[in-house]
Amino acid sequence: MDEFASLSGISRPTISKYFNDPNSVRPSTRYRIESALKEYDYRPNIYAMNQNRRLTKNIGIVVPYLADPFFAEIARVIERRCIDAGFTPTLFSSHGEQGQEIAILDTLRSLKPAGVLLAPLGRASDKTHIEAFCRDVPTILFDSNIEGVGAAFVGSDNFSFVSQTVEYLSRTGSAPCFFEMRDPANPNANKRRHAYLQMMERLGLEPHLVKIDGAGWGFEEIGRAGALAVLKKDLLPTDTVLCSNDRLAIGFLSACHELGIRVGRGQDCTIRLASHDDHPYSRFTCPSLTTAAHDYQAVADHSVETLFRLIEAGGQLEKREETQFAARLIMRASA
Amino acid sequence: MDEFASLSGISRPTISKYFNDPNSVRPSTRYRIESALKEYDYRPNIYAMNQNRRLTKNIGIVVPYLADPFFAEIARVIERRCIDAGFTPTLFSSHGEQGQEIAILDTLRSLKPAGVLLAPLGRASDKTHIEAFCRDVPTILFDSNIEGVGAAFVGSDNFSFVSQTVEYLSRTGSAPCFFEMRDPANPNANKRRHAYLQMMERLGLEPHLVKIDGAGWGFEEIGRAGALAVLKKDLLPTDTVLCSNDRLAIGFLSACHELGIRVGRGQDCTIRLASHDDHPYSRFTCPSLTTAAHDYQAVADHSVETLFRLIEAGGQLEKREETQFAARLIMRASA
DNA sequence: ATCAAATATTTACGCGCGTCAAAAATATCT
DNA sequence: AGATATTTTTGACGCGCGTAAATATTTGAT
Repeated sequence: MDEFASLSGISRPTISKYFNDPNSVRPSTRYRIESALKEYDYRPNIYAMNQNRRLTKNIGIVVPYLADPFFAEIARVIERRCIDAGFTPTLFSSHGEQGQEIAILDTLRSLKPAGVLLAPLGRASDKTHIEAFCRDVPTILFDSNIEGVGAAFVGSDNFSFVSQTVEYLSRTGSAPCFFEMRDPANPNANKRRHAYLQMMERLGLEPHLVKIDGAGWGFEEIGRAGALAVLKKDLLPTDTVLCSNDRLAIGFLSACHELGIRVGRGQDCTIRLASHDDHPYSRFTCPSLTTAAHDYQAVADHSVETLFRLIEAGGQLEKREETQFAARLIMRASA
Repeated sequence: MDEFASLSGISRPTISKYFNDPNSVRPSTRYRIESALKEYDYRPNIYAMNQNRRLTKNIGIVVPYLADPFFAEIARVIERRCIDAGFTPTLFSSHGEQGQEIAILDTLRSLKPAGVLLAPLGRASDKTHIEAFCRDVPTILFDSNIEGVGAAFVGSDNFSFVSQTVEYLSRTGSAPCFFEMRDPANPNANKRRHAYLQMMERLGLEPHLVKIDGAGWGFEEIGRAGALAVLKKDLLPTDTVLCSNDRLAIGFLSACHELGIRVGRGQDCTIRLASHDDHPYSRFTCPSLTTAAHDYQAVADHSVETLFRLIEAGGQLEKREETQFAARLIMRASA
């Protein structure tokens, strides 16, 4: 940097200031630095930069399972927003394992990030560990909430998802049963079950929960195996099924096809199937999936904006914020 | 570290050596350090650590499109292997954009990684830029090759994919046409087309290429739109279709369902469909997809092992290596 | 007990940059 | 033009650690 300073005819502290924030120097100075930059292609040593800065420009993004296109997609949007704001995002996936999530938070701690956007594993998370982490590092939770942990939570309003699908299915045909995992790892799943029960009661309809076995993040296979078991024994209480999420529904459709059961709202169909999330593949299933869509963009935008506010406020918000965005019903062929 | 050294009763250079490689100190010393570590939970400043080390313990993993579960999955396996070997992997996705890929390589350069595992965008890549990067940073290319660039390439043998599917389809029914994008972004796609033509010639069969329009990484939608166009105009030259990759096939299946065309090898089916990659979702499509599977684990393992060799050899291999793993035919319901 | 080899300690320097205070230069306004 | 506010320069210190050379200690085998 010393060398580049002499070459560009500007003092080193000013160069340093420029790299800290290009807008903090006079436009004419900035121009001189940037033209010199092109000529000599100097780049500061990030390790030396971050050593003394108490706040780096790093932002950690943690998702529970990156092989799920839903998280891949939301991570992409968030990443872009961070870059545009001049930060350096780093993406981590817990791969569905508590050990990984803990290891990531430990790594993140020593990266001294300006802030972290964390989508926790859910039930599998080590709450105590996450809580301790959030006390030390400005953190926004997204997708999956942990009560009272982190400076804010941004996600989707599960009641909005379920109320729309239940209402639609009931109005246009018969009322749905609710198809879900027996022990869902994700807190959203529990909220969706409650929302289903609440909605059915409100509509004066009898609720039916169909709980299937299985653990882990291979939801499609769990849904397929569960559906096969239920369908073979003819245990489905209704001809309309509402899956807790699209990945289960994808497995359900697979099972139906295997058994020669037609799904959809046509006259030759015996089952109507709907679901939640608007998974990137849900429009390519056969039949395409009627579902309630997350407002991806809104969740991503608001998460990032809240984090920036948090960072500017010095890592502390007045009080913990919770924001939940409504779903949008997407009618396709399956129901 | 000074403080921790006094507290643990061990000199600072020895502590430093321990963190550099825990096995480089005597077992008794290591034990004393690690018990002190638990008591005082000191953690070294990674920025200060990496500043003077000529070789960091970082490894960069770059994939072209993380929302594609294929890359998400292979990235997961590679990540794990790196962690187990004591490295700190960082995952990047180019998100299908040349600008992103260049930006990632620039970032990576200043991270001074011990090595990089790079799956290039393919045709959209800035070859000159990647070449320059590979000269400075020990890099292994995987999935998608760029002739002569990087210390080695590890991927799948496209001929092995196509020869098996073509042979199987021809033997068990009629010969397939080849369904692909007109201007594929990925070099593997071109190799697959050549392999198809070669195989058909070898079998004495007439080849048919069905080229569809579309650009970008939304292969499912491209496949769906392309299939709709072809099917509606009844332009399909054969009743057996071989898609260049599974994502196109997923779109093709969607189009068939929309048009009421049954796919599979049953008597009520009018089209047989097969494909390549063994995409994580290909077993859940309706019908499930007959495909040729990558040896994920082998590609991941060999990529990582080659990189470790490269790192230990000081960033230079005797000569550029190219390794391609054979595919495994997976027979499912679609053909 | 003796000695060579392996390992640990002492001492000291430097990496590349952040940051501070005081002085100098420049811009902005009346 | 002068006065004030803003920005830049000068000079200097320290961050937390890697690393090197010389010295001291421990280890393992004779």
